[in-house]
Amino acid sequence: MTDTFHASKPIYFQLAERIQRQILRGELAPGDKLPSVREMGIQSSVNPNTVQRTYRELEGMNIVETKRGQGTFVTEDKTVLDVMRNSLKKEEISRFVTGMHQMGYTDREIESGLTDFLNSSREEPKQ
Amino acid sequence: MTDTFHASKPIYFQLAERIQRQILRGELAPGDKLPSVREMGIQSSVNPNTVQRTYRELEGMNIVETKRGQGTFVTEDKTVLDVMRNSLKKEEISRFVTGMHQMGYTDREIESGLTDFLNSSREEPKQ
Amino acid sequence: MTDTFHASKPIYFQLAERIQRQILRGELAPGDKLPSVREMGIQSSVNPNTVQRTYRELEGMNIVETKRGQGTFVTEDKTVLDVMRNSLKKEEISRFVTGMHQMGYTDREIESGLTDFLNSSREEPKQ
Amino acid sequence: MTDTFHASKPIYFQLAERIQRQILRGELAPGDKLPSVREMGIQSSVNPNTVQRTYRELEGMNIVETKRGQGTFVTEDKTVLDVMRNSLKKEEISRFVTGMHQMGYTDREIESGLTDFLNSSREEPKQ
DNA sequence: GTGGTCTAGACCACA
DNA sequence: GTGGTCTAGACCACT
Repeated sequence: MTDTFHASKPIYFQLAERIQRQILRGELAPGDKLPSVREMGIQSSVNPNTVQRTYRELEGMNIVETKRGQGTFVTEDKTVLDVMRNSLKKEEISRFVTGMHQMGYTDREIESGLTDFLNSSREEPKQ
Repeated sequence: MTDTFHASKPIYFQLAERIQRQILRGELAPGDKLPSVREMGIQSSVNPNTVQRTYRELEGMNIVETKRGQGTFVTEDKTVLDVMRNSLKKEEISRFVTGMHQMGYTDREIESGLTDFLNSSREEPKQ
Repeated sequence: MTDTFHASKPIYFQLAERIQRQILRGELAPGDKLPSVREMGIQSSVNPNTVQRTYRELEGMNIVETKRGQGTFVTEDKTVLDVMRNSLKKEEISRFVTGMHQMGYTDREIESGLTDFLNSSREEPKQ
Repeated sequence: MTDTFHASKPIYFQLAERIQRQILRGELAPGDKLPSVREMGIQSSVNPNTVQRTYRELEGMNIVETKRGQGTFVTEDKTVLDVMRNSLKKEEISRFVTGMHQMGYTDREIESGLTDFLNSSREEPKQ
């Protein structure tokens, strides 16, 4: 279990990111029920209110639908999931590029470095 | 200060990475003296023995040189620094790509995503 | 002071509606600072957390901007305010029509009744 | 049950309005017997004297008739009911328009808004 | 059971 | 001072 949180960003935000990743990886499929706020609270050792805040945020992004008295479910709207997939991709890339810039790498170095890496890993697919 | 360490990898390894980054960023220039093991131990709230181990690793990579009785210094050998620069780049890229793969992104998505990102950030460099 | 809340809808929601109305009426102009969450909490005899929830909702609608350490301010974006003006108008009309339907009035009765009322009040503008 | 009263207007008045609405909606048909003052007092958790006052007002408007020893009945006079229907309509409209004016909407906005709303709800009657 | 709201009170970051 | 987060615990509405 990866149930630790960084101190920098709010827990509800990190929890939301984590759930988005689970959906992208297919660990949570469209229509799946998320753990109840109380259960997730225990799993993540976080207050149920914080979990609820997370679910509310995800609902605001239309990534999740909540049905009163039933639970919270991953949306079945493929469009929304596609949008999420793309925005998360952009976020990750932005984070990566920012880090590389901080270490002094130029755009050209990053781009050629990535191309080289992908090519070489394609030639020797195993390890 | 970024003085926290992840639990996954050994501290000495993370410390070494951090110092390499400082060199890449220019915060530590070739010929600069590193803090003493004791001082670095305090700064990073880490055991001096761990710092010692870090310096030893860096010396093995020819990134730093230890002069008995004087301290530890960043190498002035540009070749070594260049090698380090490239191997660290590759490491970072590898880490990034692995993460993206875990989230289900394909090589093509990563490559085009990066290209798009760099292009768009070039058009609107600030804000 | 109209500081009472109905039991049917959540307080944070009613508070948000009230603030929107104040903006529409011009009691709160674009750029104006809202009372701090604590002060508003006292004014409305509501918990500061509830006020914050209200402000967060309003921010989500781009009706309000919050500046950390400074306060919460009515947006100066006229477009957003216009959108709000229109959506609130539609809401009010919907509420009115629903009520009239419940009392058995037909669309035609409502429409002609309104026209008649407006015409007669135009002829005798006072009282 | 909608058995709450606002603080602004007298309870007997609000009770009278509520009964008028019930008649308009057909929940109370011409000739129907109203609950006894005692019973209505319990139903609405209001003092029987207040109910008495309500019935007296309604009788003054010829909306109900009291038959000694039998009870209070909705009038069968269609004309009176029609008048009531119209005056209540006007009241509701007046209340609505006043509210809209307070929020800064012009007569034109109200009128066109209503027309638009009715048209759009006619096209998509459900949902 | 489920989620939703609200309170009270604590601690943090920003300015 | 400001808003933002988090917790603990209570009560509600829906099923």
